[in-house]
Amino acid sequence: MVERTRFDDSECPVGRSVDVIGDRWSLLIVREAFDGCRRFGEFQRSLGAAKNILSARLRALVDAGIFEVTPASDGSAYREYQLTPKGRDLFPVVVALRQWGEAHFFAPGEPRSELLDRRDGRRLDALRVRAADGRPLDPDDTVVTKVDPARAQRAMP
Amino acid sequence: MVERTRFDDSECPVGRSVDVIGDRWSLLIVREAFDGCRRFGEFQRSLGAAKNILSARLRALVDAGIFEVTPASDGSAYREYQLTPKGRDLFPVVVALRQWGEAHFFAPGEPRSELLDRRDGRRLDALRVRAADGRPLDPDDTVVTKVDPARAQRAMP
DNA sequence: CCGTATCCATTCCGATACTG
DNA sequence: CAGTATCGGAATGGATACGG
Repeated sequence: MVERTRFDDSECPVGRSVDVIGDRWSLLIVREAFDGCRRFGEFQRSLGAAKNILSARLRALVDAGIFEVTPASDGSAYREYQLTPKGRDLFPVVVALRQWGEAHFFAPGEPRSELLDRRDGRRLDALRVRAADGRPLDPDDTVVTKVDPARAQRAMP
Repeated sequence: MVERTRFDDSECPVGRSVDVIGDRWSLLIVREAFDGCRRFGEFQRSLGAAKNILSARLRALVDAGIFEVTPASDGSAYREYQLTPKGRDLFPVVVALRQWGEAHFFAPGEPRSELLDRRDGRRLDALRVRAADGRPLDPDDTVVTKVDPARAQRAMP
């Protein structure tokens, strides 16, 4: 029996993150939640996903602590799926993906959905990685610390 | 024949992004590249991935314009895989994932790899989503524009 | 050392039918 | 409406063998 590689014990935080949300649906579901989706049917309609896979993904996201199920809200006997603080902390991830997609997968005038500041209606500024003092950072300015090999159990991921 | 749902014509930039890098390996490969990996063997050793899958993923990433193959660099007859500008633009995505993972998958003292500012050795500040004027933004402050339904061909993703 | 090819297991995904 | 159950097909991932 060959088991799939897991990254949930990786010493790299990116690995542990990818282990949970590294698939085609999770981040789209989270995006819908940021956009106000709460009910199963809302997710299903707006995503166009099959019910079984939506069901499975939602369960996985709940297990991962990204969503929580609240018994009801309007009185109907059904559940609602609500982002936890951990799930809400995915906001920068989703925004970063959005901006990357905007920059590289759309022709200049091509219609697209956009993220606006609710308070003044302006488009979101480019998300920049910043150093502690606020300076913008790029990959060349950064270095990844390696964990003490004696304590690390496995390779990088 | 049942075909897998594609998001590459979605009107949402997040969908198009996920369509390309929404899997378990792509972003880890990109992360290694930010960390200096260039050669097939380097990726393979540090990721611990099987060669065939690394090969397939690298090819897909090259096809997507995220990596480019440069014929050589040190004289050996082999290729090197280098991030294109489009690939380098994934830096905020990787950093956002890293910070999310740090915040939610590590115990306080648990050893982990970290991203440091090469110039002064300080840890990276928290990545924040900012409005055009620099104010931090959170999900509650944002709203997603819907594309004109007449022009949109499909549902949200 | 750098990959590609093959083979197989597992997982993911989609359509549909079904229950409450 | 809100899911679960089942099924088949596709994609992914892993081990290994092989050629440049």
